[in-house]
Amino acid sequence: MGRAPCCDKANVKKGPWSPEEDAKLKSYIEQHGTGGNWIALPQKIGLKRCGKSCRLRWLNYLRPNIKHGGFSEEEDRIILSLYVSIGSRWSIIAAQLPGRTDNDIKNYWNTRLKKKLFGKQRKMGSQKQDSNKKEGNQTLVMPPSDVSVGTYWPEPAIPVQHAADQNEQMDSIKRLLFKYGGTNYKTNNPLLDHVPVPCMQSSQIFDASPSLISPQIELTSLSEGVMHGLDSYSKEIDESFCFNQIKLEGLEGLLGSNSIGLGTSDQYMRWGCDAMSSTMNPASMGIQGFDEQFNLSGM
DNA sequence: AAATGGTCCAACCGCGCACTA
DNA sequence: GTAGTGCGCGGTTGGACCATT
Repeated sequence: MGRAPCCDKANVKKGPWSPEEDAKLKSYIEQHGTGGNWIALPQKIGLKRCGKSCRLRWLNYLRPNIKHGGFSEEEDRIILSLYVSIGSRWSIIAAQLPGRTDNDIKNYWNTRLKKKLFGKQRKMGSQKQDSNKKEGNQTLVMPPSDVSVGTYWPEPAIPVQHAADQNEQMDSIKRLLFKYGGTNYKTNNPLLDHVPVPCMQSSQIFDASPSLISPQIELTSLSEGVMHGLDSYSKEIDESFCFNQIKLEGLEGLLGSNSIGLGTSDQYMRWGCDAMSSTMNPASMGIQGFDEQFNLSGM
């Protein structure tokens, strides 16, 4: 026995929305609201669409003040900072960008931002190399001629962290996840089980506090360290930034010697948290260094 | 001009969570 | 306590469009 379908698949229209359908949906919601029930909405309006499809259409395109395309550098930075910190939590990232939808940001990241940022840093010998050279104003860092395929360059930059900075950064991560992660933020970030964050209901989390991302956030060589130190760098950046044990392997070079402990779970957790604090905190990423590292200003 | 390959994005799908009876 | 239901999310896909050969 499987899950009951949300609608009668045989009697719903799929594919692109027509202007008439858009008009119907928009007009109805503007007058009556969603009524708290998306599943019932299409029947009320007389649309042969799945309720989920209606919801998606409204949220992504018909809702007032939606922006499409034309991402600014500031928006790029926010997306990057949050992605580094929390991963592919697009809805959370979208919440920091007024007028942007999670779908929009997700598409932007997958199709453009990721390539722009990491195309230039792929290891030598990859097929992407040629196409990366076409990426206009990106600066390619060429390795020494004797670097073998599979070797990364330049040498990993090891961020120097002071204890106070680490505490500050850890607090920042906690605040971020606490505010946006909800009760299930740990699902995607097993390392964070170790982080003592109080449990709250979602309704409490989305308070009226200002944007998480300050234009004045400070930068270190965090992103550089993460980028160059990753063992699995030939894979997509998603894997590089994910927070599970396997994917974190290879980051050792980024951390102080006393932070590395992959032998036991305790050590591992400590290692993971240190890794988080020293390399994955948006608050530790400054605009200037970030720009230099990723050549964002020329994007 | 046609064929081919790559890019982009709107939309769909399936799953997990929250809520409710 | 639990089964049913709707919502929201992230991942994936299909196809239109564009660039290159």
